[in-house]
Amino acid sequence: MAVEPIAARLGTTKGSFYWHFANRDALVVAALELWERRFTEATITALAAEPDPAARLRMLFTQVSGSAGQNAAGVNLLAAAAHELVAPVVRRVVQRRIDFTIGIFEEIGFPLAVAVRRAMLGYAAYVGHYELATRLPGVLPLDDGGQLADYVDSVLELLLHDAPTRWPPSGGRLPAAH
Amino acid sequence: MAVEPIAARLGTTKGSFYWHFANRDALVVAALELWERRFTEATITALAAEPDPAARLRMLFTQVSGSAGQNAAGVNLLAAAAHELVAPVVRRVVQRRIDFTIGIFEEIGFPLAVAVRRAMLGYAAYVGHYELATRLPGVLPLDDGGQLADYVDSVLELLLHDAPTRWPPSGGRLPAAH
DNA sequence: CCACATCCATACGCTACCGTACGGTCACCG
DNA sequence: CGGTGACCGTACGGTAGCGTATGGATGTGG
Repeated sequence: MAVEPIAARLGTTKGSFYWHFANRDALVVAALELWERRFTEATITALAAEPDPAARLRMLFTQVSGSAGQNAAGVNLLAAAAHELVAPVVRRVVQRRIDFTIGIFEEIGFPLAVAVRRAMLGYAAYVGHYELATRLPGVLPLDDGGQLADYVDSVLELLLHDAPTRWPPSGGRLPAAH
Repeated sequence: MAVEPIAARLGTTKGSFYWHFANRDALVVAALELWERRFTEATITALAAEPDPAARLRMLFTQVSGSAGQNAAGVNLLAAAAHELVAPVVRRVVQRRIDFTIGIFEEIGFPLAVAVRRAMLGYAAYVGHYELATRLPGVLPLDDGGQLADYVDSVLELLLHDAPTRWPPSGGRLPAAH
């Protein structure tokens, strides 16, 4: 995000840019704020509607795996996490996503320690998949059609392996109230 | 990797640098070559000694999860995969690692399609974990002691779930020759 | 001792970028 | 119609970095 190239690309000049923004940092802050609202809160609030946690997890994965490789913003922001303006935002976003995912696994009925591990695996797999699909298109063995769907299915199956029955017929545990 | 800061850090000057390297690209190429030899071939050849594929997988994960967050090179190189000098190297390395991992799962006895999916999950999880541990130290819920080991164990358990018995007592399939 | 190779330091030009100064245009309002 | 504010363009200074030119220093073989 450099000022002069952006201005040139918009067919205008720096003089105009510095009328609208105090400096380059102000633009960065604005873009960061937009991104945080648009890509994290939007996704999470859209998913919060789904009552069944397993279905929510599936929605999350489907939604997210489909757009991997399209949107480089998340990956680039994570790569820029050392920047002092970027750091708090990505930290907040990632923290929130991990907590959200842990919550899903807890709600499914896994004990906390297990839920944490499954969520870590799921989120790390997401980040890695996203990263690889964006940076190195073609290396992941997902040539075409249904392979991605099969992959998502298999990941979900593993992540939900040995899930406790949600409303157990006899003497199981109830999902956490939280 | 900028020439002048490096020279300053070494207590010398640009003039000296340009005696040893034709230009900045030559340094980048040299560093890339060193990295490729040191961190990929070394790890893989060290692991190739282990005959049991499941043990090999465990070694790989233990070795790799321990050093996550220490060495930022891999993560930074992946982030720079758009650079024309970096691209072929990381592409080669990642391709090789994925193929290596697929080979392990095949050797364990999974059918190819399953092996590919498990390897993708494993490698994506590795990349994501590495990325998160490096860029955002502290967000992953791995406070201290044995949690990392427990996590690695749980990941391995899931990735090896329903693994065919390797030398089946009756009528199973043998591991692939390859 | 001298010629030569090796290695290093200073000084310079060049580009990309940030930020500022300042003047110009244009619409709207009294 | 004159003034005022919103918006934009040009010109400039400053910094970081790449690469080059050029002149030392220092050692080594003849």
